[in-house]
Amino acid sequence: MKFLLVEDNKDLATAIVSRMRLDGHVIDHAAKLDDASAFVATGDYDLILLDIMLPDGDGRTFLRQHRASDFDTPVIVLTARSQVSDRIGSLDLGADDYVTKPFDHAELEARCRAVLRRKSGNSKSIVELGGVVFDPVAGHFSVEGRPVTLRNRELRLLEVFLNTPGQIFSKHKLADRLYSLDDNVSENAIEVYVGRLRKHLKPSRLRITTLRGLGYRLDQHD
Amino acid sequence: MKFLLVEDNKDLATAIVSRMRLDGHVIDHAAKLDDASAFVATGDYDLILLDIMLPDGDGRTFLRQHRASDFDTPVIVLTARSQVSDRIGSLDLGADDYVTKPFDHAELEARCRAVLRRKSGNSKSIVELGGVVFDPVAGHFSVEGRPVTLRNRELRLLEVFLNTPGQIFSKHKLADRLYSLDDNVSENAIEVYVGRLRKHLKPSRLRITTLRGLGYRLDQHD
DNA sequence: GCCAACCTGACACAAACCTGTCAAAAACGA
DNA sequence: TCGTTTTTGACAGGTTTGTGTCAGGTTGGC
Repeated sequence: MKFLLVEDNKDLATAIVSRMRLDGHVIDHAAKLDDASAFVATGDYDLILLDIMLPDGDGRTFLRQHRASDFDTPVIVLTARSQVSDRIGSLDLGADDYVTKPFDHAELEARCRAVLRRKSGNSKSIVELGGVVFDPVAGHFSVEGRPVTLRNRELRLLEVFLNTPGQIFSKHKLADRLYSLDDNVSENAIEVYVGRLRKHLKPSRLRITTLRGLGYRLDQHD
Repeated sequence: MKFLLVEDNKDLATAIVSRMRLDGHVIDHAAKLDDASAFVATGDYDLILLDIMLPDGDGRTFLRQHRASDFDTPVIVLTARSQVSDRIGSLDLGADDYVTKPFDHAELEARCRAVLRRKSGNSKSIVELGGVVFDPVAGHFSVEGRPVTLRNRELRLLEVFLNTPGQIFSKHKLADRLYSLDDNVSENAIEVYVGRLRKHLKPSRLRITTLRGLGYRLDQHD
């Protein structure tokens, strides 16, 4: 999962970033709205954590523009204000949830999970497909009933594929989702991980098809 | 919009029901879990408002069963408890949101709107024409039900034609769409690809007509 | 009948992809 | 803290295959 944090408070930002990294997520950090817009334009985020009060404007302006341009990336608003009216304002502007500061990190995580689960359509988190059972929350993965331990990156790659099976993902897109902007990996890294994941998926009925020049696709084979 | 309210507190229930009716929604009311299950089985709801503490059991049990049986009706949990752990529990069980009592009615409405807005955001772009089904996202292409694997360039060419069928595309225009400025290909390359695509389209009712000196056009032939 | 425009099978080549190996980095354990 | 184990991604060499050009054939307009 790849997040974008828009927050100007340096200390809070680094705290959230390190916690999210610990959970195995990729997270980029923007300190102001200008940067945030640039990040959103280039990266492909699963979730945006948005502070309302920022040095160069109100986060809600950003939120309105974001929705107006038809992005459906979920947004969780981080707000210090506690007035009900402000909260409603954010929700009506298209926020998917809000958290009032100061907040418990466990709660932020839970809300992230909940929002993400919603977005992926069905609200149950365990995915089952073609002889493969995958529990992204626990990080468990089993093929034909036999549990397999995947490494972090392999797991995340699988997660991307399982979220929308049948879709083509270009290597660039996969890199976007697996890595944050500042680590620039070669496209070969993706090839390597596709190869590794393929080995794990061998006994199952899932396979990753290569579409030359287009990318990769997860399909279910007979 | 049709809602179901599961709530045992009579006063609160009637308050919510009347407010929702005022907003123009249809809302049914169940006072216990047994009734709720019956309502869900028969009616077709857009949203469920679920109290956690009910006379005949915990609302979360209902929620778990609801999700297990693959219903994707969004659920907003109404809870009197404010402990972080309880809230997390509900979200992880598949609730789409929660509201802690006592709550402002405006806030409940805002959350309903937010949840419903999320659900209705799907857009598919599959094109179907003359016995040909084309899914650009999955890269699937089938003629008369039979799947055909197209190569990168063939796919892109087809995409151009299908976007505006019936229109004439000059070879120059097609080259513009398929190639970047700095690779300068001969016009013959286009002819080659039109030929290749024609082979694939043979069993369908689509054909690419040549218009000498003008270009090509995709049309449907009885 | 002639010329230009178009079609097409074959082919060479480069781009795209795969994979084993390895050093560096990160996570882990004591 | 330091040493050990695991994970990670770059690299290089090998393999595959999509691609555009070419050459020769076909078609159509005048």
